[in-house]
Amino acid sequence: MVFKLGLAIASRATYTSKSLQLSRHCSSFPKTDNTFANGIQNDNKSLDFDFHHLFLSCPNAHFAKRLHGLLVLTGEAHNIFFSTRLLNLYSHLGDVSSSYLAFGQIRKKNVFTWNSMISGFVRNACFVEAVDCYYQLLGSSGIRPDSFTFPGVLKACVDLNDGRKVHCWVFKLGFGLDLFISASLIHMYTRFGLVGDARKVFDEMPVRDLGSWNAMISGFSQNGESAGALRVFEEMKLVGVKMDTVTVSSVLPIFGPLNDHVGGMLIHCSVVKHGFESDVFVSNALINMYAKLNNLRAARRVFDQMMVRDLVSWNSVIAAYEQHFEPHVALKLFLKMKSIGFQPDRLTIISLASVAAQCGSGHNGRSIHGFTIRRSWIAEDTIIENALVDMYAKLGHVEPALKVFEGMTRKDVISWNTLITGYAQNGLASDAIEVYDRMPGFGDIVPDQGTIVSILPAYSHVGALRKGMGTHGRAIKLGLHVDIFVGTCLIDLYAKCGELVEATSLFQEVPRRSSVPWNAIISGHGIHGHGDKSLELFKEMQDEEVEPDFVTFISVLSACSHSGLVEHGRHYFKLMQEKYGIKPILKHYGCMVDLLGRAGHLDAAYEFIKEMPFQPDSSIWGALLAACRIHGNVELGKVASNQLFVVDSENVGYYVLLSNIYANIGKWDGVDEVRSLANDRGLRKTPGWSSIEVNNRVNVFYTGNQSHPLSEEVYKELEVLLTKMKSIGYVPDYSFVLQDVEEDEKERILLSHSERLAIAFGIISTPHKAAIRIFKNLRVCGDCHNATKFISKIVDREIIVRDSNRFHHFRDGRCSCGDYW
DNA sequence: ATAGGGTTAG
Repeated sequence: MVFKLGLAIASRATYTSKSLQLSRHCSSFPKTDNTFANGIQNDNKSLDFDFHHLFLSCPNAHFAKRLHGLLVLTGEAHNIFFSTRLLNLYSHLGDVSSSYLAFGQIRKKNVFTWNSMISGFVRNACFVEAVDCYYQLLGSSGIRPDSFTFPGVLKACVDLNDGRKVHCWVFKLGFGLDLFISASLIHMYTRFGLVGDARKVFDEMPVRDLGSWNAMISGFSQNGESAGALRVFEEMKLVGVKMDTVTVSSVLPIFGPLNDHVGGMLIHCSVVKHGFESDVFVSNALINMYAKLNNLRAARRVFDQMMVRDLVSWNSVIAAYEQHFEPHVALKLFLKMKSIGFQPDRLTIISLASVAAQCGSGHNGRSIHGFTIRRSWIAEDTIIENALVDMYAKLGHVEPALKVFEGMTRKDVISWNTLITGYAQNGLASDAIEVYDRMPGFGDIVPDQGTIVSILPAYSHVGALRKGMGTHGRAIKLGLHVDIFVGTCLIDLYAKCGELVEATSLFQEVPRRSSVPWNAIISGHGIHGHGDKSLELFKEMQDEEVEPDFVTFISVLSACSHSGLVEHGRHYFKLMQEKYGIKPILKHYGCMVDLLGRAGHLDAAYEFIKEMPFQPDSSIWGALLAACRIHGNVELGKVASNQLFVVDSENVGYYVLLSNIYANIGKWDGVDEVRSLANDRGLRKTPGWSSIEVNNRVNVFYTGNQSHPLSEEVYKELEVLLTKMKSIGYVPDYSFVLQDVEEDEKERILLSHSERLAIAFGIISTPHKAAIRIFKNLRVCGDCHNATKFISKIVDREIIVRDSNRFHHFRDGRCSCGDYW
């Protein structure tokens, strides 16, 4: 029975890829091995072979070699008919070199031979060789290419010049009207992005068959011209050409980019109507379409209903889950895929790299890297290497990311963007800036939207307003400033550098139908302590019917917490769930704990943590601990730190906070205890630093550091200021000094806090009355905050301090935060 | 004996 099936496939004749595909899917293939072997065995005695039959049932390259031997043995090797079939057989079985060897042995080649060789090369993706073969054919006397030659050659053209030359020959030999060739020409031109030339070929066709329509549709869709593809598709339906599975799999990819749910589903309906679901290409395209339309369930349903799945099906469904941040489902599917015998390919690996990053699994990440090395995909596949750089960066492993990047032979814009983003997202803004400055900016590597949105947050992070403005100019030159993401990053930059007015005016210019720019401007006002303005903007957003997302509520809630708007915060936390159906994530809870804690509702904050639906992490307990520091609650502070020393025992910040609480009430044994705890764990305090941009140069000051060229003058200035400050009522608050030392010493310690060094430097190195902008990596110290108020009055300057939390705008002896932060 | 147009990505 099975045997008959094998023969039936074979007897429908010819080694078209379709029949081979079918026979590969036929799990009973080994039986036909026997057919072949028996055929040889039986006929060997009489030396009378049915070569026809043997060709048709030859199962693999090994038997092809035996067949080859038999041909030689029986003197049939020079039969052009058989030898051409032999080279064809080899190429179908994936053995191009044997195919080419057989080709070389044929002394008198005819067009069939040449055509077979060319298409054999193409089938095995040896495009350069195929084109070469075509040129040899042109050069051999007495033989002309025929209509069968061109489709293969056109597919092989990796160079546009070759493509155009072949097109000329097509004209010269009078094949301009051949349908197969026309479709191939259309395909060739669209491969080089020349949709116009393709369209010209298409328009000049007096008759069009389905193949040329399909070529035109896919030509548009693959060049990102979804609307164009849709137009051709509609046109085709209008003239009454019936679509087939190829049409369907060519149009399906456009509905994702067009965000056209209805259109996509309509096609899905006709797929069902025509029974196209059984086509693997069609189902795969459906999975991808639904994934891009964010309809993960529909994508999964298509996948589950498939009878036959191929590697693309698995890759598609894995990528779908990966892109919807369900790495564990993706991983499970991958294991399943492997267990039924599918080997991962490059696309699987690209998804898996992201899956590993999302799981935070460094172990998986390294195995993926190892796998690509074993397959020698590394150093030759830019996309995979970019994926690896991205993976390592997201895992927080910056050094391996850099190593992969440096080892790349072909870096493109995305490689650079990925590395810049990688540094920026790991808090290494200055490294990000360094990489950006190193970026060539010519050739193929021209900064694009991705570059701008990766570097701007780095500038925002260190408050490098001047450099950021330079990039703003570059974005305008590149015409990228109209882009909504670039615009949003610029809003964020100006807001984070204290230029709220500039940020607001940019916001007015940016298209605001999406929540993205709104989120930026809301949080911008929030960090400046203008909570009321943030809420006003949120109302405006609702009035304009812009759908808020989870980021919007992080902005809103943190704005509430910066301004002490407790009741508003509670209200919006509820609203977000009840009206907008947004499930709060850890960050929202963090904002709420911060909000309640800072406002002094410490017990409420603690209750809130206890009622959280998931495990609180260090950010939650950290918020509670910080609140305990402000309100001097030792008991709860200890509870919070005990949790913190478990979940994030490596972070010194929390040890410092707790010892701060003890120092505040003069409990020096507590301070000592915490310090020795930190010492035992080998932890050292994160050095605090502050920076100030003067004359387009960033000056960095570390606490107590005297290495700055002007540090002597800086300390002199601070001494002068201190006397003046004291005369108008400044009293140092020694509770911010963690060392149990004499008061003189404490005063000196406070004086050498990095923010004060930076401010004093600003005073002596910028023009009279110019505003001073300081950036501090940690939170500003309470005594420095108080001192800065006095300084702003004495020197009559605006002093803007941005710390890791928010802005402090000092003017005339007051701070914009109203001492609430 | 030889031929076209199809799905997935950083």
